[in-house]
Amino acid sequence: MARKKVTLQYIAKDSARRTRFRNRLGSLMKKATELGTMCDVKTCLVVYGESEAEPQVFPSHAEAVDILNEFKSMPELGHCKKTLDQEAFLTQRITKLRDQVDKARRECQDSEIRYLLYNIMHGNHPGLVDLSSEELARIGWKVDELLKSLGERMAKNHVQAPPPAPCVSSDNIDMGSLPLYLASPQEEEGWLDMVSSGGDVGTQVCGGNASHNGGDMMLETQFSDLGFSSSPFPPM
Amino acid sequence: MARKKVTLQYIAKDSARRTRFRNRLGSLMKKATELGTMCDVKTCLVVYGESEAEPQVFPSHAEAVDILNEFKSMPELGHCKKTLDQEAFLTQRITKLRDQVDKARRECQDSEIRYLLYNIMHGNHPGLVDLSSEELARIGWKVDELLKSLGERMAKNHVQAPPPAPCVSSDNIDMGSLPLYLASPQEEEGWLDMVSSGGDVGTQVCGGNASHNGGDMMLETQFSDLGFSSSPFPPM
DNA sequence: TATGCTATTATTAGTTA
DNA sequence: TTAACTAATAATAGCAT
Repeated sequence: MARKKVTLQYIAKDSARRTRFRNRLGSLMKKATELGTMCDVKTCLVVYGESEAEPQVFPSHAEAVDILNEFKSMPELGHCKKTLDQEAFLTQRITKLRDQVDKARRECQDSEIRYLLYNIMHGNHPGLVDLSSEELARIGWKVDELLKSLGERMAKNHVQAPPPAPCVSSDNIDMGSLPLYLASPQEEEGWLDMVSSGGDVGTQVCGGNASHNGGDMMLETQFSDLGFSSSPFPPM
Repeated sequence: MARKKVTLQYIAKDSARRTRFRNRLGSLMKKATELGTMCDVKTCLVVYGESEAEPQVFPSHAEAVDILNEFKSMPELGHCKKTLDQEAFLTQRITKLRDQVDKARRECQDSEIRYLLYNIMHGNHPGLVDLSSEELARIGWKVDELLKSLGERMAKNHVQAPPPAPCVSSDNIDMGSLPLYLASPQEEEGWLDMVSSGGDVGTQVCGGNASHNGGDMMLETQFSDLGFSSSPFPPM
């Protein structure tokens, strides 16, 4: 793809092969992420070989196990599964337990972000200086995503922006239960629905890649003060 | 990535989302294939969502199950597996059986190509007119790959080319057991080793994507008569 | 809806540091 | 070895049909 049209074949040279493996694996994961984001699908990638003992797994080992368990229980494998009732019974139990663990873990991560947002809103991180770059990136990405969705939906539906919200003072961080500003009666969907449903995805609201399930909408004015109002964070 | 820099987010419009899903899934699979070919790694991709009942699986359902079983039996899940001895025992048996089936299937495919090569060498397909384009492509790709590897290794080691081989007359198609032409004593690897090991991959010779496990080396002069001597077949 | 086109962007092979 | 650069190829977003 560059400097020369490459002949798609095994790369004998050790260093060159490893270099390309790393580069292309990274690109592949990036593409998988993009597909997941744009189409709200769960994507799992397992690559191994390249003289590594453990396989490269995407998006993460736990999530991959999660997705693959779901895949494994697909009916298409029925002709094999019929003779494996015992194993199916056992794996099913494991699958459900793993699902629970994974779900809890994801909720925990989300809570972390919400907690940080809550603290920032109360000025506990003035200038955001005591946050790690990773935390900043995650927060910024989330907020940016919310703002973009909001702006687009506003333009699409010609809805006026909500008035500047008062600073949230409750100790309850559950922003999903915050009041519904300016949900105009002639609209089928309210502000929160817009974010939580991610457009017209359907019913799968709590899926792995769906990052549209937050409900922290009135942060715009808060964050414009902090320099978040436009797009300071890259989409990736 | 074209006409406009895209904002990496969920695509609300139904038709556009599906279109991009198809396109990008195809690209993703192509990239996965390329990675597998160039680095001799097994790659598995599972994507689902996009309102389809069944997930998109790559490279194929059977191969994916195969790869994922191997993945599932990785030691990293050990802390969960310790309490699951029964299930582990059962799945291990299944995994091994599936491995055997898969290995047999792969060997079968390889035998098909060898058989075709054998017939071509004996003039049973004059002009190659009665072969399907897919068969031609697979044969040509394999031969081309062998010739390229040979040429590179010759240049690298300054080894003289083997003399024109006599036409193979044996009924045995097992080209892996053909005589070793010009394996110079001062080299650690012989001609066959070069092809069967795919360079310096290590021990995993019979891997899924490794197409370097043939041993049909002296075909160069045979195929130069048939017009295969340079690169008539595209790498893909 | 699907297919084809193409202006752009994205990826990357080979190279240099 | 790993990182940065860059020329060139590959992927693709938005349209047209």
